[in-house]
Amino acid sequence: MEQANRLFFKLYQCANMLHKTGTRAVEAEGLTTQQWAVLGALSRPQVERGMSVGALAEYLLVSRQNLSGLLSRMERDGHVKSAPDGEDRRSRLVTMTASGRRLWKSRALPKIHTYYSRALDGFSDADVTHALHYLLKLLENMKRLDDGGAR
Amino acid sequence: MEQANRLFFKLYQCANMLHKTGTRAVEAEGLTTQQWAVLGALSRPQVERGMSVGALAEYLLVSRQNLSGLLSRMERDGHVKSAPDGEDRRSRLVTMTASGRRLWKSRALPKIHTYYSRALDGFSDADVTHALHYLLKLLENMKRLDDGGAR
DNA sequence: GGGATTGGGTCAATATATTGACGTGACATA
DNA sequence: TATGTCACGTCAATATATTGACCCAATCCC
Repeated sequence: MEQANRLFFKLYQCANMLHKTGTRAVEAEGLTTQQWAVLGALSRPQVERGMSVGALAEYLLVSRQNLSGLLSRMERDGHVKSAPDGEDRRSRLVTMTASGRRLWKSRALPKIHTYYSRALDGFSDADVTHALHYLLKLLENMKRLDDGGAR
Repeated sequence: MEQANRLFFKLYQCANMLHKTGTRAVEAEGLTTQQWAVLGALSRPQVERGMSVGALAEYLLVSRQNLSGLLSRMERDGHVKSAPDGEDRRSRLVTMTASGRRLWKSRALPKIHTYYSRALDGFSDADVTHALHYLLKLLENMKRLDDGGAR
């Protein structure tokens, strides 16, 4: 139980440091870790036409209201735009703008890769895979807790 | 590199879910995960006389200004109090109140332990230790990044 | 067609989090 | 003693995050 306590405390500290150091890594681009997560989601090859707000919120595991504010700041900064979906006119599809895509690929991604290699200094490929596995498992459990509480 | 990206994305998701599900676990006590971290820090046996604001901020890895707000909300709710340190009168020592200690031990801790066991469902003791090890290592790297950026 | 659901915008309250800046009193040292 | 440093409180701006509530339009389903 003491180990469990330490684990969650370290997770709490890691979360804060991720936002602090991660945001610092891309602050010259005017981005934050959250915005970087959004751009990362939208830049995936399987996302051709864009993502609806609901799908994006579900993917990032954040609330719709939170994402709404995030997206409006990113729209204000010209990184993303949203347009009504032709197929389901309730939906608005969020996509990266040309300048957002340029910023992401040419300026943000290189810095993010540098950040990854520094933050994972001393991690072997196997270490990364194992750590990822534990986080995935933990996340599954917490998702289940979340669903259970909502019932 | 793709694995690294997934790792940090899962860390980001885990952080959000930790606050969401963790706060829900103790919301009946009027606590949040952050306040639970503060109470956890103050309840350690080696903290006899209390902790100064600076030491607490350093321990939790949060900014002084953030902690200040957190502490004033907790003081408002009667969970902690702060008094000038006799030895260094610049310092104010933060301690748990009697009611805060009661709340922590009799109501919060049991719920937190239930939360731990649910969130770690399927984790062996060795899994917890390994996961903790990775988070510790990651945290060290991010701390170094943080110091480096401040120079 | 009509009722229920879905997707989303919005307002509000609240709590976390950062950085930067300024002031004040206490302490340490040259 | 004078200077500098330290611990803290505070104000401000900004960005994230939650929940709950309400509304509207589009879609789905019976």
